[in-house]
Amino acid sequence: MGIQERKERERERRRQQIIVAAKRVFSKKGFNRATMEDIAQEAELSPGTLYLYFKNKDELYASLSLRILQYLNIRLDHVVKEEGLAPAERMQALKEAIYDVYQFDPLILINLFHLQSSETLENLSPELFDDIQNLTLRSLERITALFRSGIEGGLFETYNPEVLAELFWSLFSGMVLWEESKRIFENDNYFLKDTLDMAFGIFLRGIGRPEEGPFAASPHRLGVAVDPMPSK
Amino acid sequence: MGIQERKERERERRRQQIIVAAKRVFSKKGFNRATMEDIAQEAELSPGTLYLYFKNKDELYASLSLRILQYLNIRLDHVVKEEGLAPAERMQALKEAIYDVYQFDPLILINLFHLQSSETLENLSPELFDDIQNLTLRSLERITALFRSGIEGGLFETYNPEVLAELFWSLFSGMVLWEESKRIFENDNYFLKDTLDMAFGIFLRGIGRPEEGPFAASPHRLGVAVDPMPSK
Amino acid sequence: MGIQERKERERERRRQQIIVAAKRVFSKKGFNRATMEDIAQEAELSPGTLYLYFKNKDELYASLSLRILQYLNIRLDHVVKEEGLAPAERMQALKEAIYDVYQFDPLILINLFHLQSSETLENLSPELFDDIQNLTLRSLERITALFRSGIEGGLFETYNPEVLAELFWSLFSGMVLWEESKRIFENDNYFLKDTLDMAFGIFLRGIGRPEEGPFAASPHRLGVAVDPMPSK
Amino acid sequence: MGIQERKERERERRRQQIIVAAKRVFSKKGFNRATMEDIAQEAELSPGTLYLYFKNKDELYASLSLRILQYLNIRLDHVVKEEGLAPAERMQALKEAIYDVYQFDPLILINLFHLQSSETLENLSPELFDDIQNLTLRSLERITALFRSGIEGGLFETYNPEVLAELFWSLFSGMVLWEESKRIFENDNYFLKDTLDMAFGIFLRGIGRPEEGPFAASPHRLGVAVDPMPSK
DNA sequence: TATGAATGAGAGTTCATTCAT
DNA sequence: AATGAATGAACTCTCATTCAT
Repeated sequence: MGIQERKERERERRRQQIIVAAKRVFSKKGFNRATMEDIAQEAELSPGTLYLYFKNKDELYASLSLRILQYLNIRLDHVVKEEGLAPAERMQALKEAIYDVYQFDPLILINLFHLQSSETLENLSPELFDDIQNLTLRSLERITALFRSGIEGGLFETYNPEVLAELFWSLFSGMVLWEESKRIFENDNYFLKDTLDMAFGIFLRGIGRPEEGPFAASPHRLGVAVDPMPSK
Repeated sequence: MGIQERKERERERRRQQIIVAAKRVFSKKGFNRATMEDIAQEAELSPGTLYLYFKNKDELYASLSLRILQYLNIRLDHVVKEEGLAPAERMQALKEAIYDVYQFDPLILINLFHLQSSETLENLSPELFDDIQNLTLRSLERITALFRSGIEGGLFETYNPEVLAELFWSLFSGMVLWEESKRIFENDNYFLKDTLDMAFGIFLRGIGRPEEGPFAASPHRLGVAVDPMPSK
Repeated sequence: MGIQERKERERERRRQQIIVAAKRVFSKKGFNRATMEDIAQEAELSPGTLYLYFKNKDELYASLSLRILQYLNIRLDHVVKEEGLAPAERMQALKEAIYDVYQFDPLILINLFHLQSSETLENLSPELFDDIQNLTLRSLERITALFRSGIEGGLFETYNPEVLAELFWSLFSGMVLWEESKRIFENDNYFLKDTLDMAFGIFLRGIGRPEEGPFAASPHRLGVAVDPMPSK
Repeated sequence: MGIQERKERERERRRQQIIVAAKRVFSKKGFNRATMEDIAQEAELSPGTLYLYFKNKDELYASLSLRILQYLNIRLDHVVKEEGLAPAERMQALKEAIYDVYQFDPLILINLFHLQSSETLENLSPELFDDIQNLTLRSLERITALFRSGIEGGLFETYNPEVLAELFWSLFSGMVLWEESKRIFENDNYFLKDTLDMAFGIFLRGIGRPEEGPFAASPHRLGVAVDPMPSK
C-alpha cells in the first residue's frame, strides 16, 4: 500500500500541476478563449493527458474554483476554532480571512462567483457538483457560526445568523465582482482593502446591538422595517 | 421624414423582437448553449437577419444587458427627481426601484452582473462598451446623489457617498447572484424580497447617524476601525 | 420610338455607371473581396438595382472585361483601317494601341486575362460568353490581319499569321501579368512601356525577313528603336 | 531521433496526400467551387485535419503552386548545372524544361500564374509568400544565367539578361494561359508544343546576333527548328 | 424602375474530445 | 500513464440573390 499511496500522491501532484497551468492560461487569455491545447502546452503535457485527470473542460475549470473554496474553508476553520478569541476579534479575523482568500487569486475568485450562479454548475458531474456545493455550504455554516456566537455574545441584534452569513457572503462577492468591473471600465487598478474595511465596518455597525459592545447601534428608531428573523 | 421615422420605429421594433427571442432562448438553454440559429428560429427570422441588427453574438447578448440598464436608469431617475420626498422616503424608493429591476428579469440581471466582470465586456465594439459603461456609471451617480442628500440631510454619517453607492450596488449584485446560487444548490425557489429588506435595513442602520433620525446608530464605540472617507 | 431610344440610352448610361463603380470598388478591395453591397453603395444604388442590369455578380465582373475588349477592338479597328500607313508604321500603331489599352485600366486588363483562362468564363450566360468570345476572336483576327499584311508586304517570314497573332497576344498578356507580379513582390512600381518596346522589337526582329525592310534581322537596320539594355 | 525523422516524413507524406486530393478536387470542380469539405473527403480525412497541415484554404491552394515552382526550380537547376553543354544546347534544354513543367500539371501552372498576379498572393502568411517569392525569383535568376551565358557566348545581342528572362517567362505564361482560353472558347484541345517551339524560335532569332552562330537571324541557319506554318 | 430588408444555403474554421500507439 | 494526430460536430458569420413594396 506504500506504492498505492505514492501513486495517489503523484496523481494529486499532477492534478495540481494542471490546475496551476490552467490558472496561468486563463489569466492570460480569459476563460472562454483559453483552450485545452493552451493549457496542455502550459503544463508541458499533451491534450490527451488532461483528460486522464479531468473529465472535461468544465470540470477542469470548476476544479480551480474548488481549490479556492478549499482554501477558504481552511481559513474559516481556523477562525472558528482558534481559541481564546473574543467575539469581536473573531469578526476581525473573519475579515482578514476573506481578504486573504481574495488575494490568493482574485481571478479565480471571480470565476468562482460566476460559476456559482451559472448554468455550467448544473452540468458538472454529480461528484464535482456535490463537492462545490458542500464546500460552499460548509463555508457559509462557518460564517453562520461566527455570527451566531456574535449574537450569543451580545454583540449583535438577534438576526437570523444564517441570513447574516449569506448577506456577508453576498456583500463580499458583490464587491469582488464590482472591483473587476471598475478595473475594466476605468483601466485603473483599485485596492479593495480599504473599501472592504469600510463595508465590513458598516455591516457590523448595522447589525450591532444598541448601547452595548463594540458594534453598538442604537436606539432603534428605524424608518425602514427590519425583521431580524425573516421566515425562510 | 414621416417615412424615415416609421422605418426607424420598425427597425427598433425588430431589434426588440430579436432581443425578446434571445431572452427566451437563453432562459431555456443557458447562455452558452444557445445558438444564433436557435434565436433566429425563436424570432421567426433567418440567421442572417440577426446580423443586420447585431454585430455578433456577444453584442446581441450584451444588448440584453443594455436594456435592463436602461430600465434601471429610468427608475433611478424617477427616484432622484421625484419631488416632495423626504430623504428617508427616497431611500425607500431606491429599494423599491432596484427590486423592480430585479423582478423585471432576474436572469438578465444575472447576465448583466456576469458581463460586467468578464472579459467579454472588453471585446465588445467601442460603442456598445461605452453605452454599457455610461449607463452603469450614470446609475452609480444617481445612487451617489441619493446617499449624498441623505448625508446632507443629516441621516447618515459623512461617508464618501460614491463609495456608499458602490457598496450598495455590490450588495445588491452579490445578493442577486447568491440567490441564483441557492436556486441551483437547493433546487428551491427563494424570494429575495425579504432578505433585500433586511440587508437594506442593516446597511442603512450601519451608515446612520447616531441619536438622530430614522437610521440612527450610536453611540460610537466601534471596535472595528471605520474611516468614513477612505482615500480613493 | 424616340421614347424607346431614350429609355435605351438611359439604361445603357446606368449600366456604365454601375460598371464604373464596380471598377472603383475592385481597385480598392480586389475582386474577391468586393461585394455587391460595396458596389451598390459606390454607385449610390441599392443592391437589388444591380440585378436589373446584370444577371449576377460574375456577369457584372465579366462586363468590365467586355468593356476593355470593346475598347481594344475599336483601337485595333483604327489601326487596321487607317489608310496610307506603311506596314512598318502599322506595326508601330499596333504597339501603341495595346499600350493604350493597358493604360486605359491595367487592373481590368489583368482581370480580363484571368477571366479568359478561368472556369468563371464557362459559367457565364451564353450571351455574355459569346460576346467575350467574339470580341476576343475578332481582336485576334485584326492582329492577324496586321501580321498578314506584314508578311505580304515582305516584312516578315511566312509564318502562319494567326499563330503570330496568338503569340503576340500571349506575350502581351504575359507581360501585363508579370508586371503585376513584380509589383506585388517588390512593392515597387515599374513601367511596362520600355520593356514592351523591347519585347516588341525582339518579336518583330524574330519574325522579320532577312536582308530586307525595317525589321530585317540583319544587318541591323531596325526601324523600331530597340534599346538592348533599357535602364531598369 | 529516428522517431523524429519518421514523424517528419509521415507529416510530409500527409501533406502531399492532401495536396494531391486538393488537385483532384479543383480539377473536377474548379478552384472557387471546391470546398474544404470536398478536399477532406477526397483525401479520406476530416475537415479539421486539413487545418493541421495548412493554415487556411488560400494557403492550401497556394501550396499547390509552391509544388510546381519547386519542380520548375529543380529542372532549371539541372539545365544550368549540367556540364558539357554548348550554349545553344542549353537553350534547347531550357525549352524542354519548361515544357516538362507545363506537362507536369497544366492546371496548377495556370493556377500559379493566376496566383502570382492576384490579391490572394498578398494575403498569404509571410512565410508562404516568401517561399513563393523566393522560388519565383530564383527561377528567374536561373533563366537569367542561361541568357547571360548565351550573350557571353556570342549567341545573343547584349540585351539585359534579366529583362530577357522576364520576357521569356512572360511569353511562356501568356502562352499557357492563352492555351486555356482557346480550350474554353473552342472546346477543343490544342497542343502547346508546336507553338511553343515556334515562339521560342522566334524569340531566339529576335535576340540572336546577326551573321553568327545557330540563332543568327539571317541568312537562315536556325539551329532550332522553326516551322513557319505549324498545322493547327 | 428602384428599393433594401430579408433570406438561407453554405462556407471556413475551431476545438473539446478520443484512441491507437 | 502519456501521447498527439485525428476527429467531426457545431459554430459563427457572409453575401449573392430575391421580392414585396
